[in-house]
Amino acid sequence: MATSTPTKRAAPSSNSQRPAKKGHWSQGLLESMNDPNLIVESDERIVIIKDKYPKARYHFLAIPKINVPNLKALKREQSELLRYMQDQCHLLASKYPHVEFRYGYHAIPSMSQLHLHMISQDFDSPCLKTKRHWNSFNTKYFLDSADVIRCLEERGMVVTMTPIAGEKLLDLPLKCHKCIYSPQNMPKLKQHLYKHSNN
DNA sequence: GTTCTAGAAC
DNA sequence: GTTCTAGAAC
Repeated sequence: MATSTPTKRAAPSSNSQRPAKKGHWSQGLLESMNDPNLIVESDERIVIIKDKYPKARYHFLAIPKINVPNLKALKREQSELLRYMQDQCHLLASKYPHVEFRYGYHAIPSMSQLHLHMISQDFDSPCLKTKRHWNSFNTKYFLDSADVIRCLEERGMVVTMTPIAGEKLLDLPLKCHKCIYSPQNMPKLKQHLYKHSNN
């Protein structure tokens, strides 16, 4: 009995040994930084790319070209770099005069290399699927760029939170960012968001 | 970070 | 029975 092969996850094409760290998913930004299809703006200091899985109609990432793994790695003198990233995002936003954006960092990012999110507040996207997605942009897990810069300048380092505290924020009940509605699940939230949209 | 899907929730 | 989410992925 049980000799047939039940439908299971397809085995990886190459097995036994995990890929080298270079190809690990957490290093994906370093590849996206050099992907001409994703690059929107680029100069000697930073690159701005389209998020590969946008969580709103407009979702960009500003990334420094020098290696900065995360917020913790930042030194006081690099607040100027953060300002530059923010300024360049504001400049890009001026191309979309009727679009509302927020600018900020995830407290505990999954991907290596510092990246500033610039995301439109419609949150209208098929890639927005989970409570984690929502809460990562709509709780204190999303650290406002201006606050991060101020912290770095005043305290000489960026104070974030523990991974445990981050997980708690990601697990909070869903709540609309524009009104008091607390939907029971993601499909209801996504349907509700159309009420705040202009078209 | 995403994909996939078992089993919870409805 | 269908919808939805949470957790594994070697």
